[in-house]
Amino acid sequence: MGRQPCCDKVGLKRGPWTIEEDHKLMNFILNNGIHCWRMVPKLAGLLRCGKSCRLRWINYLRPDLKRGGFTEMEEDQIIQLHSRLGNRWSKIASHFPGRTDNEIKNHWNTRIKKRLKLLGVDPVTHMPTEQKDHIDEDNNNTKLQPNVSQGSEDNVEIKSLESDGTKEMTKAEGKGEENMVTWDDTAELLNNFEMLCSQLDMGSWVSQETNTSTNSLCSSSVSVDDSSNLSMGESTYLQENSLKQWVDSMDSILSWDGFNPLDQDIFFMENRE
DNA sequence: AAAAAGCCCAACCGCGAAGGC
DNA sequence: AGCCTTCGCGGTTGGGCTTTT
Repeated sequence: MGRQPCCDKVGLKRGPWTIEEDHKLMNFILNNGIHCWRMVPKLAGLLRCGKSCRLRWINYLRPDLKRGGFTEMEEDQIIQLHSRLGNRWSKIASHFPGRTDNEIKNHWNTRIKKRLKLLGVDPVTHMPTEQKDHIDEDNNNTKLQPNVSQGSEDNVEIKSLESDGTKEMTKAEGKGEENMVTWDDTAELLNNFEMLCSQLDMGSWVSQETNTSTNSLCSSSVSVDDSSNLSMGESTYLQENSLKQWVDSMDSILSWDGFNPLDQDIFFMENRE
């Protein structure tokens, strides 16, 4: 017996979203906020499942989304983060205000992978292709794979916290030995990363980033120990700025005349503050 | 000009985690 | 403790668009 569908799909619409559907979803969320995705389509008058609504909001309608292609600097930073975090796209996306995990994932799969291959770097291990083969032979039985190493970031977080004397439990502690990463392993990761930097000539901007405390938009942290808090610190300035940009852009794209005010008395919904 | 191939990205699917009961 | 529901994540796919032949 298979898994139950996330919702009753009979009569639900699938495929690309229409402008009218976007209007409904946006209008609803902006007026009521998000409390339960499952209820959103019903209350917003959409023939979609909650999951689809969530995805549409996160990947396309969200006010703080940044549009446009990735800059080379962003690409380099993605490479860097990927070398540390592996395919944890949401973690990576948290370093890029206004970018979605889906966007970054797509960009990685369509562009960055090719770019790395052209440079002779394995996009999975972030090592030069030849060296990777060599190491594969040598360490065929080692537990740590140099790239993804699920939990490597978590372990790094532990180390940094311990240094503050405020050790915190993380998921990594419950994962057992198979995912444990030693300090040597972490050092190896950093070495690989430095090697990659030199290959991609990223050193200049990395040091620039490190030495520059301003430029909040691009300061999405390449350091190891502050990665988790960055999106929290994205500051009201960014939000207000992006919201304004979004409103401006949406004004040119959408006709707000078509919006109908939704009922304000949905009993369990809180009003926006 | 038309067909084929390649590229890109929005959207879907299925799984695991988290939380409530 | 175990079940159920919901959410979030990562992998994958489908189709539109662009480029090449």
